[in-house]
Amino acid sequence: MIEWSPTKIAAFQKTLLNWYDHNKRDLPWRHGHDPYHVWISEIMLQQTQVQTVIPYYQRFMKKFPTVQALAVADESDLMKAWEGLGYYSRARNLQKAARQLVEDYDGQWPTTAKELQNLSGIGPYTAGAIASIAFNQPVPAVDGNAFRVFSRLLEIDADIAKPQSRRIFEKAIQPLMPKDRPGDFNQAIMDLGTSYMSATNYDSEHSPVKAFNQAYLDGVEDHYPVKTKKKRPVPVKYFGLISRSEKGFLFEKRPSNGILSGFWMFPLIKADELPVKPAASEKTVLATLEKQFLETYQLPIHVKKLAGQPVSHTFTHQKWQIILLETTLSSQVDLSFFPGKWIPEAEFSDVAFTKVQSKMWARYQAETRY
DNA sequence: CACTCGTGGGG
DNA sequence: TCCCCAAGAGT
Repeated sequence: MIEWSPTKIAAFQKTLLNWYDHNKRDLPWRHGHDPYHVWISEIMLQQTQVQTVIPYYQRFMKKFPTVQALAVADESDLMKAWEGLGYYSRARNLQKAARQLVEDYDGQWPTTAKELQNLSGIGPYTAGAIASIAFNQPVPAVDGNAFRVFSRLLEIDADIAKPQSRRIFEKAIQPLMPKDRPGDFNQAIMDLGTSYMSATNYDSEHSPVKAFNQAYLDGVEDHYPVKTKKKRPVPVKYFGLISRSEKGFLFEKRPSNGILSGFWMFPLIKADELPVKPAASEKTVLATLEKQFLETYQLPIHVKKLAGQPVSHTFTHQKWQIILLETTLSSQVDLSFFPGKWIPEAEFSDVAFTKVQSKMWARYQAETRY
């Protein structure tokens, strides 16, 4: 890692902010510095591309225009607004924090990064972003862009995949923050990080800060940022149960913990958790599944495998392969032992579907021409 | 600290 | 197909 003189720091600030003033992206959340607007956009932008966020942000602001509106919203409306964005705990934490603001802070935003981190879903990055953009606090906002940009500018060798690297970057960036325009500085770094200094297809030759890019000047740019590789998703096999009756389709409410928690989905049975020998025939496996459903939920199902390949869906850490099973079940069956309910197809559009649920539904329609 | 938690896009 | 990446936070 290298260090800059005060003269060089001043020159960098001037160059960066001048470029930003003439080239900043016109984004919906950049029309003012309302902390609510900054907050919602920052949460949505976590691990999510700008282009994806824009329509969600606009719909969200129309539906939940204020902290108070968000605090009193129905959770189902909230999840519907978040449908398809992923990392759904972001939405739930958003409402938790809205209620914290109303109840614990009397509707008054805390203005320092330290205080902001007491709100659910606001971690070190988002706290820095809100504090600097909405409240003019001279603190860094270290996201993936900042990691990448400053690792190159200063040749910082710390592995950005390691949690401990954050403080190294924060300490390196803090002295570079302009006291008068910290929010613009942080946003300029983000714009730089998605353009001239992007992860792939970067163009340092034409970058406005190429004279400050030590890695570029030394011809070692492809070495930065240092980042250890992630593990690949683990394959997991499921059976997806699609049961139709006069009352609609049978849905199960997923557990309150874990992946896709709380969503209504076609019941999913993990194949590995069925009590069968690894070498069991498919016929045996399906018979066991029927037996389990009868014993556990008092539901007399008779499954029929749907044609076609399994429905495949990849998450960050899991790759699901779902074999769809069709059953017809009387709408009169007793569901008191089953954590689910019938949902009429006419109501599907009111229910938040996860991506994998949409895939199963689409496949069912295609295979059955239902 | 290592792991979990979604989805879409690009090479 | 597979991998990486994208304005991270909670546990």
